[in-house]
Amino acid sequence: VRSGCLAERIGRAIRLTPGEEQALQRIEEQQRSLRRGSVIRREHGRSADLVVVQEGWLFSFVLLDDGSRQILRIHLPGDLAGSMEETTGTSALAALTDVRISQIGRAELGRLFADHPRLAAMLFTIAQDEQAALMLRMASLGRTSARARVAALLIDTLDRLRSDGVCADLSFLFPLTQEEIGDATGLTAVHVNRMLRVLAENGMIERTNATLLIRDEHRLRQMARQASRRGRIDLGWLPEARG
Amino acid sequence: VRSGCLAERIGRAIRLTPGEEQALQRIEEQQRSLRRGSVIRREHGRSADLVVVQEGWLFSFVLLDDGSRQILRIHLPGDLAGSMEETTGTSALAALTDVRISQIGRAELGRLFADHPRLAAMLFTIAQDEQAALMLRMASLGRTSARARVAALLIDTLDRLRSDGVCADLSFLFPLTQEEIGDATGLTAVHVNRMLRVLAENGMIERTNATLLIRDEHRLRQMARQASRRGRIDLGWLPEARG
DNA sequence: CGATTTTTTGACAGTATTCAACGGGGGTGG
DNA sequence: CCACCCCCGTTGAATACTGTCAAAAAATCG
Repeated sequence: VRSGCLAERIGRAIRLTPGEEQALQRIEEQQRSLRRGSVIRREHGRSADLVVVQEGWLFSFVLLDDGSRQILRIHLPGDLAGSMEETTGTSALAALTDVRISQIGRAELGRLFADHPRLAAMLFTIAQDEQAALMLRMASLGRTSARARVAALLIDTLDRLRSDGVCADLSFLFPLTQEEIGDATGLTAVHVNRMLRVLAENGMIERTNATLLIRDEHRLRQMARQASRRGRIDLGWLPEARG
Repeated sequence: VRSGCLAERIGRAIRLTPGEEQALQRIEEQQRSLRRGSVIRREHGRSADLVVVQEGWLFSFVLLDDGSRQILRIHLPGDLAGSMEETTGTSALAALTDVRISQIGRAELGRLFADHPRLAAMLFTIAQDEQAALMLRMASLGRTSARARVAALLIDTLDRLRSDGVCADLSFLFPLTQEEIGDATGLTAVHVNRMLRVLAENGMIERTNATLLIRDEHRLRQMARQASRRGRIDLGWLPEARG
């Protein structure tokens, strides 16, 4: 039996006990497929707490009363998406591409906290990592120019694809429409188009359809003005494994 | 012995067992005082994981390479600040007023996850709630006008002060300088000044020194264009208390 | 009281949005 | 297989919004 993306990701960080491995397997075994554009709504409080992306890209977003949308985060395979949407009812998830996900129900989550404290602590850590990413994106939105925000989105995506070993070279499929890029960066689609053109004209990127080629990573990164995120995540505090 | 703000807050949500109460008390008993303007840095990975605000206001922020600052979140008494700063090394904390805090070290946190799964789940939930707030602020930064962002900051602060019962009426002390408001909303101090004037001229607020009076809460809230945050937090999934 | 920070205001520059129009590509139904 | 349509991308011009620079008044601190 193949292990799920979450088990794989946690397994990369710590050495799982057989009991832990089994618990994760049980959680991830039920998977669901969704087509691009599908929205995973919270149905008035009766749905899953956590979503694990197995394959494809998701994004979480908030709708404002005037209908405008803010994309909060793009979720790649192995990510814990919707880590809080369902407990607090703030945002929703939608599929950027065709996706395969597994959902962790509330009851299962409670059992995990009771039976496997170390896994619970790992989930806590992963959620914290997501939050850190959110914070960096917030700084990008609040304090950088349109060019920088678009560049930051591309660089961030590159880095995350890389860390999964999915993307060997500097060319990858980027399935966001310019409208979606705008919703992620807080810009209009029109202005996103202009900024992409600027990046292309300066030789930093090259675009053909949905494929993106990073031509000058260093300058693109410089333009992104990202606050640095030094160091590995500290896992020294995790409790002993049980079971 | 008086209980700390965190114990009080958790105790408001669930009925604590004596063991849990004692564990929280042990965590919060060591308190530290800081003067306005002090910065709590992570010292290359050797500091506390979590900070509980006991008294006064804090804020967490990110610095960009050009020196500009984005304030991510204002923390009021009872809040769990720095929930991830220290595990991921992204942001730092600073004191908006003179403050009293307690710090939860990594070892203590690990012990808590091992011994008190229900408290661990509560911390997880509180952190998720913080993240939800972050998401709403992100939508505010990305998708609303300068006026709306300033209004949203004020309304959010009002709501949070209220939920703690600190602020009976619509007038309260607001210790942020306009520069700090700007760093929180992604604006320049000059423009913050203009927006505050607009709000005051429209009869929504009144300012005298550091005291803020909300004159027309309804219209101010409307101007803030906040994405709604329906419903209470779901706690039905928490595991059994142990100890 | 003097020094420093914060607030306030005006004029101007720069950035992003809005509005409008057009071209291209992919999918659908005939 | 083709025509059509709709969505997406592209571009230009005008407008609105926010930032920058500079200077002075007010408040705060010691």
